[in-house]
Amino acid sequence: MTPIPSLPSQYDPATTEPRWQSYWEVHHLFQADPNHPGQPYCIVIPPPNVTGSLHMGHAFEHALIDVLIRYHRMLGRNVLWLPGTDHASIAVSSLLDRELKSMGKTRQDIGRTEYLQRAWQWKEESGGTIVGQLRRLGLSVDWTRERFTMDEGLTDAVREAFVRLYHEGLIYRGNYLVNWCPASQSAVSDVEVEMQEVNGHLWHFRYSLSDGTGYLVVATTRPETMLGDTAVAVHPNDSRYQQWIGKMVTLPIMGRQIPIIADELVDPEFGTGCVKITPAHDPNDFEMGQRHNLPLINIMHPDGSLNDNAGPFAGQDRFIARKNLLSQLESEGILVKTEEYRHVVPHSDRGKVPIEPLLSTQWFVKIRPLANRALEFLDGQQSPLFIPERWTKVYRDWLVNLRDWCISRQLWWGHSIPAWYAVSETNGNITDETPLFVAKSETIARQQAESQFGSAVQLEADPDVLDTWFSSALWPFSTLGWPQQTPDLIRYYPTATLVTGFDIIFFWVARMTMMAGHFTGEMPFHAVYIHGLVRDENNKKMSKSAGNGIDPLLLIRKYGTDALRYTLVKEVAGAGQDIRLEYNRKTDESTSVEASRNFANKLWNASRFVLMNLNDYQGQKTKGSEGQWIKEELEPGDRWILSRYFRTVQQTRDQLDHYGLGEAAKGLYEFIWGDFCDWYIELIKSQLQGGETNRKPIIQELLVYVLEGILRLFHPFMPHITEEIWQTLIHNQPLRSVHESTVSPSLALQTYPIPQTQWIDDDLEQQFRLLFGVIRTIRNLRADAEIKPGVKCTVLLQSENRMELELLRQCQSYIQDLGKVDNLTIDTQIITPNQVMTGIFGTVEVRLPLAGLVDVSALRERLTKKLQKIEMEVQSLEKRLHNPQFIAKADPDVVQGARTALAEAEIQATILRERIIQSH
RNA sequence: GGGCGGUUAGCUCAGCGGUAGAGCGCCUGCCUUACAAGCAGGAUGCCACAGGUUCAAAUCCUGUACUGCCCA
Repeated sequence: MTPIPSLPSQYDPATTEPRWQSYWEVHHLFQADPNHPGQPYCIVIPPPNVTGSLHMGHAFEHALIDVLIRYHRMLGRNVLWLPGTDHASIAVSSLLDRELKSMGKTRQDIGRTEYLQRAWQWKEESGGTIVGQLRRLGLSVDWTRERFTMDEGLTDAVREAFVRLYHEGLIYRGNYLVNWCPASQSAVSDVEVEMQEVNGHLWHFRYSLSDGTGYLVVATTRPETMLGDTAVAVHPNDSRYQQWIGKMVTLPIMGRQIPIIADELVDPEFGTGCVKITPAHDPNDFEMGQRHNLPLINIMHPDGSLNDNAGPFAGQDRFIARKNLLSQLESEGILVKTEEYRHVVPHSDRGKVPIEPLLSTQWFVKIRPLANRALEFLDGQQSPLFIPERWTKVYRDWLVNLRDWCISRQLWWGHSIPAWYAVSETNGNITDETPLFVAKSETIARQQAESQFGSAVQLEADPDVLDTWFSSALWPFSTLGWPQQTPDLIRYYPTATLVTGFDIIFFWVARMTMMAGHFTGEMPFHAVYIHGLVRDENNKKMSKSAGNGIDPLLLIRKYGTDALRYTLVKEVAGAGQDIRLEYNRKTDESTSVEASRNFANKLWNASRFVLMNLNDYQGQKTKGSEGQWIKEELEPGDRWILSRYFRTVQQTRDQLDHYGLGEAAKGLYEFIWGDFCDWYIELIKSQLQGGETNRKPIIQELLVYVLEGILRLFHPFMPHITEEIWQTLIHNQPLRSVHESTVSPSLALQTYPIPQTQWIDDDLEQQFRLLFGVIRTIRNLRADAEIKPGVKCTVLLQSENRMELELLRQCQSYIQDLGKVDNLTIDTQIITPNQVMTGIFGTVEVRLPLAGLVDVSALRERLTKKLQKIEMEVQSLEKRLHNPQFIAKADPDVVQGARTALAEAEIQATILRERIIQSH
């Protein structure tokens, strides 16, 4: 027999955790095998941005996923957790552009080739950072399957998807008004636009009628766009302007003649009820322009400066032009009024500058057919299933109101758009008229072009890249090998659950379901588990720009990965709710993470206790497989801990099956600390150490059994410490022979505990609540009597209830040990001296005869206070029971419960009154 | 403007029809050979407000206030 290893009294996560992390990875314990049996359970990681570093949101999300993954692996499912990163086109681009700018260069200066070299270099360095940080979380991911959105396979998937959608008419190229981000100088999609309320102005301009019969006044928040006005509009029913409709006005400065049109879209309440129309620079105006056949005059360059169509203001930045224009209009008397005005301005999500609606030729996904398909799955098969359910509505509303998705970006880092233009047909330029060929490679495109135009055709590749989210939309199946029918794709797709934040339902979830519905004919996951955001100690959303992020690695170093993960998971109880992480920025301390660290240490020490008491352990005493205890060999305390244990097993499984991760985490805390440590270990201590009974082997067996079960139950929540203890436990020889399955190399591959419901005993647990209450009452009296902890005392327990007495007699030794009682009497009637302290629990009267002097008045006060409380309870119960309505309508169990409670309260009151009198 | 959350002990949060709970903090006593990162005991709440439903409301309904988020 190997000697029991001695363990330090404080658990040290810093040395333990990395050891198991590398053990798991080196031995490929989490490498999935599609040929293995078991129902598949696959989760694809929401890929972190390759340039980023680990933040609390990642730690939170990954902790949740790892709980689900480890749980299902232990259930025997064929589990795959697939990791990876995404290329974050805009983020990397703006980073590189900034770097170049600091060197006084632009990306055009260094050229596409060198630019992409730098980008890849950045990806290698920074991508390594986040992947290394992920490893520090101890996630049970399959690192052999790590993917990157721009790796070869995923690039192929992107091209395949693009080409197919194009040929199916679901991707088109066209000249439309798009959201232009002047900072990144690229188009962005609708979801990348963020509305911000700003303090602005409403400027009123006088536009003169061309026939000289007067003028009208228009109001605008964006005066510079007037240079591109092609109409003035009023509401068709607006009585003020009926006579003007159809006339012409002269556009100031530009001198252009523009019509006055009537359109329902005009809000008569806004400004003067008369608005200027700039179809090339405003989405509403664009719509009206289409209806009324207005010309589109684009006055802006991509960088936000005005172009030649802006007349005298050409070349000026949009905000400088605004200022100059206003002063000119003022001097000419055209500006008639300036009001303070609070309004919303679209801003670029990334660039943080106002978005410019700009007329531009871009690529779009025709979204309606794709969205409709996803809606069919949602309405027909309730797929995917959202947890919590309320997010379904958010998801559906979004799909219903979707507009076409602009997918081209005027950037270099990303998937290039697989389109080639026959520029030789349009004088060497790419125009909206240039014939184009969409194909997976230039070779194929060339073949198509040559068959159409002959071998002299000159091709030029589309200069733009795709929205990063286009590749992310394919993630759940592209990472598994699509478009190839790989064994992984066949085995693991559709995936089980997607775990993600609500902020990303539009960006990602909906786009994945749309693409998956189209390309795979299935929803990419059965369920979407939506979690909240991690907020800082001031309830503010953590963000890089606000600088209020809390570095998870800092907390990991201080308290351990397990402690941080456990804190985050147990906080998630109200699923989908934001969680607030308590944190002191001055000391980098978090009392909530510290509490979890303390809990880990508690488990550590309970395990030490068990191990320290196994020195003469002979191995299995009770015969048969696990849980086959012989009832007669067990004492009530043993049966109680088994009941509590199996109930916990049942509840934990039940909660985990329904995404109740927080509840499961908290339930285990209560069982491990409250039941196992505080009560069971204390109950059996004297039997273990006294040596006068022959029960030691059974108790050892039970301790090992329950502890080993605890480690398996708790492993998904604190994987490192449980693995550490478990390995220590099983490397103790006799245990190896007991637990057949322990030949397995890791706790992570063990079976999750199975509840043995025959041991779950409601009555027994109820009885133990009474026992513990009595013990607490004794301790309470001892404290009041100021009896030193080392001193034993005499206790008399009196009750009229024979069942209760029987239990108390059976548990005499427990009461003596835990109440530190040397002289215990239990009976229906006990004659006692007057000098006694009294406490009540249930209908058990606890008396503690006084040896020395005690503050009698304080005692009397305490009893009186308690009596008052009980009398109030009696009153309220009587009131209820005297109400015929209550008797008639309430649930019979409730009525019976009230009667019992009243009887008990009356007994308590009687005893208390007696004692109060005696104490005089 | 529309929608969705939240408001419970000093702090962070559970509870969601039967008369209030946990952790941390606080107070008291203990280094009791698993653990002071601990043990034992204790104090602390008009459950935001106002109506309603019900025998019974922190819990269900309606409204109000404050607060956060999403969409326009």
